[in-house]
Formats: sequence, structure tokens, C-alpha cells
Amino acid sequence: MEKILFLLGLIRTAGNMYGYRINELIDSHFGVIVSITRPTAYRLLEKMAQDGWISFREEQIGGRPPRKIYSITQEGERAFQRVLRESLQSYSPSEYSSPVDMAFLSALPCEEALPLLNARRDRLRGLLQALDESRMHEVGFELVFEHQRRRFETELVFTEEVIGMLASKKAGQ
Amino acid sequence: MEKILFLLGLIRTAGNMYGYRINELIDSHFGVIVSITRPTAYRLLEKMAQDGWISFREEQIGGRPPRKIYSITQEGERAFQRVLRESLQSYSPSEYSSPVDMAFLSALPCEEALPLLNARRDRLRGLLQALDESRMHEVGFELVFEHQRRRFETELVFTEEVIGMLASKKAGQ
DNA sequence: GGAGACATGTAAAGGGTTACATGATTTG
DNA sequence: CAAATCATGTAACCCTTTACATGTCTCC
Repeated sequence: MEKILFLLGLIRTAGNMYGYRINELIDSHFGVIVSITRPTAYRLLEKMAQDGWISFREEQIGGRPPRKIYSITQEGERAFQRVLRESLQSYSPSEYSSPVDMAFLSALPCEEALPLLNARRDRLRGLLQALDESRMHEVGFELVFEHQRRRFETELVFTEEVIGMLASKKAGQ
Repeated sequence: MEKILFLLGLIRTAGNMYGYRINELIDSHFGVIVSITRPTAYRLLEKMAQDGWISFREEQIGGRPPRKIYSITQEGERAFQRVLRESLQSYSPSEYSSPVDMAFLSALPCEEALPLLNARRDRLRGLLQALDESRMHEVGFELVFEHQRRRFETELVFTEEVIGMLASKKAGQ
């Protein structure tokens, strides 16, 4: 439902949206907040069109496959409202699965665990930077980017704490 | 891989583990940190057994289906080490998809958005409480529970901030 | 003797990913 | 003229969930 909400909301909010462009946007800006691959995006668009949530007109440019430019229908708008409400009030279970790997840190010697966690920390720093770079202030996604920044920061702080614990444990021995 | 890591780690760490009991544990304690449904757990156990990562002896009690009591094999231990390292050093993309719904808050009037967000806040409080209740300090899962607590708290704080913003906006009008 | 816990699963259907397929247009 | 970009998709496979299936044992 999350991916559908994103796609539907995007089409609803911005005009002139077609598959290829949506996928470009995801690659360049929104990949840090939603994960939708190209075939999935196409398939969901197709499905929503079948279900009558969105309609499209074709825009032919030269001899390539025509762009399918989508817009939301009345029924789609109803669906959007429904899904949005549902999503806002709940906090769905699939999202809150925590990286369980920390439970088994003790299975590794400190000398091995530390570089691995350092790699994770670096990755998180990279994600934070990528987030700042692709932040779009214009369209109304500010809240989501801010939300994601908080999340990454929480992850980063926690990872750094664990690294600190391991390091002091190592030093103590 | 996360579910496999959890199951494998559980079998590795604790003894006397069989499908039904693992599912019970997930329901009662670990449901707040991993989401694995019953059939999935059974299927993964079966698959890992087929792949030679775990082996089992059967314990017959009366005439019911015998318990399959699993233990980790050498090959399973190697797999565990591999998956654990892989997991610790990366921060996998599927996990960091952010609830995108906040982007479309403006599609709702404040009077409607506020109760929905209040419901989310309550749900998060419930999750935090459930987390504290099922926290197991014994087995080595402390870090994961702490990790998850941080996450939920971040979510809660953010949600409360958004509620505050909406409320003041509503009052300002 | 019936309800609920114990213990295993299977079947069908949905959802997503990876890799593959196709062809036109622009740019260097 | 080759490489990258534009624009669409399909096919095969894997994973997960929901719902169904089966039978035993224990406790009231």
C-alpha cells in the first residue's frame, strides 16, 4: 500500500507524470525514502489504471513508445483518501522489523565486529548525505525527508554507541 | 536474510528449539522486533534443514506430530557467520523505507488529520509498552530491544511534533 | 465430551525482484 | 556510427501471507 500511496500521491500532486519519469524521480530523489524498482512501478501503474484509479493520455514523440501521462480519477481520489487515512492512523507491522543482527554481536570477536560496525556507520553517514542532497523542499515532501533524517540519525547514534561499547570492552581486556 | 538470521541465531544460541515453540516465542516476546508468521517460520526451518544448515531429532510425545528439535550444523554455523557479517556491515535498502504518508497530510483538513495522527501516536505508545513488557534481559537480545525502543521513540517524538504543528496551525486560523 | 492448547503442515494467491527484450532518438 | 538516453514492458522466480487441514492431548 505504501508504494501505491506514493505513486498515487505523486500523480495527484504533480502533473505530467509517466512511468519513465517517475522512475527517474525515484532514482534521483525519492530512492532514499521509498524503495520501488522500475518493473514494480510500471506494474503498479498498470494495475491502478486497470482498477480505474488513474487514467492516461498518450503522448507520441517520434517513433518511440508513447508516454502514458497519468492523471488521477474520481475513483482514484477516493482510494487515495481511504489509503491515506488508513496509513496515517496505523503504524503497520511490516515496517517495524528491527535489524536483529545486533543480538548476535557476541558471536564475533571484537576485532571483527568493530570494522563491520564501522562500515555500517559509514554507510549510514552516506545515506544521510544522500538524503540531504536529494532533499526536495518544493513539492511538499519536506516532512518525509525530515522524518527519514531523524530515523537515520537514530540509527547512526545507536551504531556509534555500540561501537563505543565494543571499543571500550576491547580496551578493557 | 533477516528472518533466517533470527531463526538460525535462536537455534544456535538456545537449545531445544522446535517450530511450535519458536512460533510461541515470536508471538509472546519477539513479535515486537521481527515479523515472522507461522507458515513462514515452518517453511524457513524446512528450507534450512534441506540446505543442511540445521539438523533435527524427533521427539515423540504421545500420538501427535513429533517435535522436530533443531540444532545448527557446521555448515549452518558457517552460513550464520557469513550472514551475520554481511548484515552487520550493510544497512539494507528494504529496511529504510519511510512512511510516505506524511507527504500528503495537506490533502486532509486539520480536523481529520489530527485524530488520525493521535491514533498513530497511541499505537506507538502501545508498541513501546508492549516492547517493555516483552523485553527479555536474559538471552542477549537486550541490544535489539534497546535499538527498537530508540526507533519507536523517534517515531513517537516525530509524530508528536507533527501533531503540534497541525494543532497550532489549526489554532492560528 | 467439548474447549483449548499442542504440533505439524499445505494451497492458493499476491507481491516484488532480477534479468531479459525491444526499438527509437540524441549526442559526441 | 557508437554509446547513452528515452520509453515501454515481459518472464521466471522467490518470498510471504491468509486461509485451510489434520489429528492428539489435557483439563474442566
